[in-house]
Amino acid sequence: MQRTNYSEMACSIARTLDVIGEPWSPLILRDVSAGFTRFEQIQADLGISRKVLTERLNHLVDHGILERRPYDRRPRHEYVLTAKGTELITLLMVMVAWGDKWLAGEAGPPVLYRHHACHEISHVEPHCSHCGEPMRPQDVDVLPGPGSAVPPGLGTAVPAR
Amino acid sequence: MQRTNYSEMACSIARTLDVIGEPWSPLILRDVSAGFTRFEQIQADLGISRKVLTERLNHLVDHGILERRPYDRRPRHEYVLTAKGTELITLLMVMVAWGDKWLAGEAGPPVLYRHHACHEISHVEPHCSHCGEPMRPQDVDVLPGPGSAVPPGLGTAVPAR
DNA sequence: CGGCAGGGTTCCTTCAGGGAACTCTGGGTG
DNA sequence: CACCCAGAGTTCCCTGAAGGAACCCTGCCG
Repeated sequence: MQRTNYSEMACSIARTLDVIGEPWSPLILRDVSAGFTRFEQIQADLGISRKVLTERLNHLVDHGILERRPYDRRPRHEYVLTAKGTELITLLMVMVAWGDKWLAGEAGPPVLYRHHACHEISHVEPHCSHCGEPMRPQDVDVLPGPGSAVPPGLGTAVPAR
Repeated sequence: MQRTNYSEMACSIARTLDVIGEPWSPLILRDVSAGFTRFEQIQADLGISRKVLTERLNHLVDHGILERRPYDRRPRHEYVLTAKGTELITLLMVMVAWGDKWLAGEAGPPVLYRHHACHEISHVEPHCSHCGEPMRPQDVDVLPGPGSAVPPGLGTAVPAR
């Protein structure tokens, strides 16, 4: 695809996409977090080409999202989420919440989450890490941060995120 | 790319990826939400090919994420987020939180969010829509839902999400 | 009426994804 | 010991999507 690589952009969205933005990567993470941890399992479940699966798994291991772990004396491994990878699953849960709301249609959500704390079926909602109140896009001001590419004193609104 | 289209999967992650999973789409949404609402602005900011930008914008309009709105009697439009699209920005905010934590490095986050409710610089955190407590991946059980592809009575854990 | 700017379209080239066949490793079976 | 097998890749060819540059179309403006 000769795809542009986003990693040079001063933008956390672009950087995150560099890690999991390639086709299939989020679905691979979904499978691993659902307990499909081996090459053959993931390949059969997704119907992805073996070549691409190899590439994606290596990429995710290189970026510290997955860990390759042998489970036999033969060259057999399974892939497990690291702490960094587990936190990415949150992103998938947000995608689920949005997809359930806007795309599920008549049939309803394909899966449900039951929250351990309250034992209720629910979904994730973004809250403020400081005060705990809801924090939607319209609830925030966006300001340039220390890692912004804009030299201090120049510019106002920045597209970087 | 002859990319497999995910929309047939009974999975809200796959369906969401069908809408914004293509390369550049999240960055286009970022730009629109940051106030870069016109073709030329987005094209200049991202350095994306005009052809691909046209395709992506049409796709996002078709899926009800963006609305094309004329701003002149000449054929000039700008793109604005719909309600459906605005809720997707939440996804970007979660990507920012993850990218800031794991990828920003020495320089620190490129942008900061100030929450209107508490006026503090903070970031989003997933909470339970029911009880309001934190809801991380390890805080939930995943159960098949009504839209699951698995017929009732069969199967246990489902990879669908 | 010629220029111009926004917003696309067209065309060509290159490289990534799909898919199938092949390989490599080391245990199990007769 | 020879053969088979399963998991996990690797190789190869084909197609189609991304990059990039050039071209086009519309309607205001001097």
